[in-house]
Amino acid sequence: MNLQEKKTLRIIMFDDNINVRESIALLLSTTENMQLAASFDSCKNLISDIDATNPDVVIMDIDMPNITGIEAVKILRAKFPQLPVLMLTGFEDDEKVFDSLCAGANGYVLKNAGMESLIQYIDEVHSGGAPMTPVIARKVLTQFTKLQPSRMLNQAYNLSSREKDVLQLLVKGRSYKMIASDLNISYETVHSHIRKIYQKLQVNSVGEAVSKTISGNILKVLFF
Amino acid sequence: MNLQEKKTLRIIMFDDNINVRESIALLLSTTENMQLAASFDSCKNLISDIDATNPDVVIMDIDMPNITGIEAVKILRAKFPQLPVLMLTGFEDDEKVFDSLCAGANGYVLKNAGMESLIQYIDEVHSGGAPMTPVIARKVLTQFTKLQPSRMLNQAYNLSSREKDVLQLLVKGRSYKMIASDLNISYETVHSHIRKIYQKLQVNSVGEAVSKTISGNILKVLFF
DNA sequence: AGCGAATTCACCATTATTGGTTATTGACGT
DNA sequence: ACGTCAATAACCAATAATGGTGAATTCGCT
Repeated sequence: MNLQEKKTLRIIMFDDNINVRESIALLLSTTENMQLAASFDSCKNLISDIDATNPDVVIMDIDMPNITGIEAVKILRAKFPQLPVLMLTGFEDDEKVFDSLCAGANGYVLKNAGMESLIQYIDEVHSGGAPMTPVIARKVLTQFTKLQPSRMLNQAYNLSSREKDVLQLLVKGRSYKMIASDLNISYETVHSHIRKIYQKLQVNSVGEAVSKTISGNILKVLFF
Repeated sequence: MNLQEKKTLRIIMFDDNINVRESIALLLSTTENMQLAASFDSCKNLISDIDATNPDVVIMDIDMPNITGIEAVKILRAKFPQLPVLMLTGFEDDEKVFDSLCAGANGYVLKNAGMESLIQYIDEVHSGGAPMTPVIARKVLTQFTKLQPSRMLNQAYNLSSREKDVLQLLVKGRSYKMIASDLNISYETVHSHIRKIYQKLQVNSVGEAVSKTISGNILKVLFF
């Protein structure tokens, strides 16, 4: 590790557990370049707390009374899109972790993972990373891959290759006319293909077709 | 060998490295309920090899000459949608692992993770799980969360809460009429909202709107 | 040789979507 | 109190999408 002249990171924490707050406070007080700007036992005044302290990183307990950490992340994402949030979770709950990922949290750390590594996670999340303990990563990904079955829907629908071409363009938001010109076929041929596609997918509008296709194609969609 | 409580799992392996093939062969020969039905150093005859051996699980090296493991998974997915594929990767390459996830592989194991655990992974993948070593999980997830920035597009578009309601239904494939009845507002109000949405998103059709929304909302879409 | 499926194209009628304009109401902030 | 804006709603006109039917061509499979 190199000696660095970095700006001191201002950190703010929300956790209803006094012990957690104290142990992290202690940890941060002995850490260079980091400073616990404030800590709170609830997210009641979330926005004003953030406004008042202007932190660089937020540490957020995932499970709190009244406003949960997940709700809090959603609120933060709306107001402060750039502010990194590190989720702290005391138990291994797949769904909650997945939910907070979806809410827009940046990192996920198990409380029992050892507080030493927390410093590193804070650094990572501040520099734009998505740190998480391996156990958490595994859990999120398990949730993620559970969706795999639906991924194969469009094979199951037995679309012909031309029908796939058309559907792909439809999903990209092209009109019949545009598809016709993209594929160098007539408008009526596009119409014909789409009729067939709708029949196979059991839908009857662009919106439904796109929606159904995407749920079977999430992963590919990630690449556009 | 056939009269056991559990059926013996027939396993087929593709790996260009002779040492890997031999060590896995050895491992499986000493494992009850598992049997290496065949192993090959390339995927040249992938389909016919599978047809000939009728395996329960495929172990596939991610990096092979000619046809890569990723290509092979795609081919398998088209022909044998239900056949579990466990990817074996000798190095930590984020993109390749992510690609094979997208291609439809079911599990991901680092070669150096220790061959003992391979047995467990084979079992898991065969019973419908998505096993992966923590390091792999972390890497996939890192790739995954890199996409986060685009997730916030629709905040950037500054949609009102009602507009978001409408857009969400549009994305689900609902028609103007359905949206009107879902939200208990008139058809013309829906029309009004959609006009505004299109203006804000800079699009002019359902397809485009859905497409643009999804690239900014991939994670939420996971829930339909 | 013939069947079926994919791909191509066309015509017709109905319904949906889109864009323009206008207007009322209530909420929020200065 | 005034202006802004979200949410609601309506009317009109043009364009797009949908569904039904039919049909020619090509290609693979039997």
